[in-house]
Amino acid sequence: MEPGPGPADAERTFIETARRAQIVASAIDTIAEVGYARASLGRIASRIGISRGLISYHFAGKDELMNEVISEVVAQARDYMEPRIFSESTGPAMLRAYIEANLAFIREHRNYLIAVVEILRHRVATEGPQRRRGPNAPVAARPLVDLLARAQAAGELREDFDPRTMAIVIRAAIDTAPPLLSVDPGFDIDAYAREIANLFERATRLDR
Amino acid sequence: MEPGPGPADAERTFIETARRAQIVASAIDTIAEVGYARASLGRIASRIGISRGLISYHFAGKDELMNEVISEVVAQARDYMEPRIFSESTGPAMLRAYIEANLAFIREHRNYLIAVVEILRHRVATEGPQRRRGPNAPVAARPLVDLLARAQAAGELREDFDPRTMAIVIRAAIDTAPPLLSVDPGFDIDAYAREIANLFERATRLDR
Amino acid sequence: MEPGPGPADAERTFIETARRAQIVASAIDTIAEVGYARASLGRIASRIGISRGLISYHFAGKDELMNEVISEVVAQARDYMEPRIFSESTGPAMLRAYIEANLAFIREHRNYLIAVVEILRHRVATEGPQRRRGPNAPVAARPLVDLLARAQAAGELREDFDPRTMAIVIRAAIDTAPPLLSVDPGFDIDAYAREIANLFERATRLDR
Amino acid sequence: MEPGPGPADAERTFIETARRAQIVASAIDTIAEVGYARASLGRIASRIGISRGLISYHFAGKDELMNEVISEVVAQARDYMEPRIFSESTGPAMLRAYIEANLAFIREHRNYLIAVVEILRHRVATEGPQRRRGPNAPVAARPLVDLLARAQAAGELREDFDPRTMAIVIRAAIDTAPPLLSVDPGFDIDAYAREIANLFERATRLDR
DNA sequence: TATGAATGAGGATTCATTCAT
DNA sequence: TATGAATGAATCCTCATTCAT
Repeated sequence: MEPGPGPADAERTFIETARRAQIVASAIDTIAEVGYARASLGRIASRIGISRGLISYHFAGKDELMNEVISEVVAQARDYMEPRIFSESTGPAMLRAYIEANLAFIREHRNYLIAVVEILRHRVATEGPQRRRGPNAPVAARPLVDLLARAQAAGELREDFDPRTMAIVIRAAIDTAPPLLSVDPGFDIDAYAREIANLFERATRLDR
Repeated sequence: MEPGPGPADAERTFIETARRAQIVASAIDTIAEVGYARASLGRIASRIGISRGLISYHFAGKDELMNEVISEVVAQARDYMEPRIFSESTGPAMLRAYIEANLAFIREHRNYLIAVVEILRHRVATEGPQRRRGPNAPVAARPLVDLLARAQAAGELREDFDPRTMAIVIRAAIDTAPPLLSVDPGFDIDAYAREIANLFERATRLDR
Repeated sequence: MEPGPGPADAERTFIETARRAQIVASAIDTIAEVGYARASLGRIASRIGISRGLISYHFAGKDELMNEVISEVVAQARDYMEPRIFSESTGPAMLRAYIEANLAFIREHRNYLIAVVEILRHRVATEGPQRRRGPNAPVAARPLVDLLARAQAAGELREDFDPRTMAIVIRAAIDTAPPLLSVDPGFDIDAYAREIANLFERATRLDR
Repeated sequence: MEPGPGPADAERTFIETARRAQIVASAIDTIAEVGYARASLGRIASRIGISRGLISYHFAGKDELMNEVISEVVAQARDYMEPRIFSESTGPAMLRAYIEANLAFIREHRNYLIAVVEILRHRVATEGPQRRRGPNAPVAARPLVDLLARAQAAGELREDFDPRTMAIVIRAAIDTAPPLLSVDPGFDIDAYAREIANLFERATRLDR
């Protein structure tokens, strides 16, 4: 009856935890491979040799599975990036670390970001224009906006740019990488990271 | 040019041309309104009060219709932007014109770009990693790469950035606008255009 | 796109009207034969040798099909019964006509009432306790309540019974017939009609 | 008595008996609350905090569980009603006691009858016209038929009605009460009992 | 040209049941 | 005794596509 959002992680069986993780992983790979539209529960299930029904047993529905995918990726991304970013002390260094950590994470977990972007796109598309939340700046950009604003306030960055806009563009530059990777597996993501770190450093640094 | 199995433009009757245009327009509005996933041929047809079958009559399939949508938008975008860009004479001015013309076009034809972005996303997702064409740098960025490279060669822009990468980031900044517009209808696209034009000017200009 | 409740009867094609009627008829027979629970669209379709999808083409969903079944039966029942009832002039005669016409209709269209009762039962069960409409006396009993009340007011029937309660019991006696028929095909419905007409006559007539 | 493949009552351990009773009780409440169609084993199990599997362990299948529900309710109903009926000595008094005891039992054990009626309806619907057992007169009406026939033979009731038919109608009047109660919780079941007791007294009593 | 009719595939979900522990 | 895990069937629905007229 009550699979899914009910019991917290702690209450879950070892097997259940493992299965959920396995299914989430399969969902990520499936989405990355064939796209959200073709990532049916059937395909996700058959990739790991289980029955369709078993996914329904562990997750309340496709939506919950996708939520779990996002949570998982977000959690891992945060764990990966926060130490790298906060080990820096100045604003410009943190900005560079933010960009490079994001792209390094993408390189190491290629499918993760592809999957999340796919899911979010599908959500935006599906929900239709109604029930749009709110004011502005996509949610993923929020921490970056803060980082930029703090650095401006500290006099470490130019003040004549809008941190929201800058954050949007930086995120756009980052989020465009997963599709580039899919299209061209030879794409040199580290070089790309360095290039855009330089680019945004130049665009935000104080005039000498 | 001349996609799909249908007759070439020249061979089309007036009525056929008109119908195709009408259907393409409906497809654009439908996709912009409900997203690609929900833009079924039925919905596209009923929006203009014709039968599902008529779309199949005029287009070999959904794919061809979508190709036509893209061609149409690309053609209009080119007609809109080229004069604005080529009326400028220097590289930096053309770059600014490129950015501002792109975003002005998006503002004036909001649905056009939303639709195209939706379609391309769906393609990227659907086609999977196979059957990918080119080496790298998304096709839409090609003219921009050339523009940047020529300006570098002319000594009008810094030479220590990669034109491909810069073009990718600029396109990402532009292409992120339509979704922002959908999410937040109050989004000030002109201000956004000026901001990112400044941003990329700073990132590319010669050091003084 | 818009099948179902959209166009009025008048706007329907000859073929569409015929198909809808055929599907409705199949639904009635299927429900009567295997019960609502097992009357899937697939079974309804295969009984008349069409595809599952064709039902979806003609009806917006299972619900609309079932509404149509009910409308159809109600309409036919009214057409059958009203003349028989209103050809009588006194209350007691109308009551007897009501009972006998109901049961005659059931006998002649055995499956009709079985199907409707099944559908309504399923609705009551499915909708759950919420969204219950209102005060009391099932909707089907309403005309009968009026008939009884008018006859009481006219001094044609005893006044010391509650017309609502009496109507409920009469309807219960009528509605129990279809299941009896299913269980025992030899059940003599005409005899049953006469018996209960006598029964309720005795229960409602003025004391001499 | 002793339905299903399980061990007979005598052979059951205390704990097994208790579990079975608990599950039966949960089934009754679940069916009454959400209707037969939505009363899945999962829902029945989760209501009392046990696993789906445990129901399967104690009952051979859903069918056996439902049989047990019916047996349980029938047994309780008999225990409740028989003393009340047989404390009367005349046929007419026993008939009134029968009606009033039935409805009092319904009032006091609202869910019991709702559940049974739901189950039987589902059976009638599901089993289809095949595998119907007896000749006629629903099984629940049997004792009532006997009661009426005996009273007729004793000269306590009119002889010109068919006891089978009368019993069917009386049961229909009683069995229609549970749904009325669900639909309208304010339904005055005692008043209803008195009304129909009067009604059937009038319909069956000797002419003076 | 244009329509309505029809198909069949694919997908999400619910559920009774089985089984190893 | 009891559980959680797993399966596979059944169902409703949406949709692109085909075809006769």
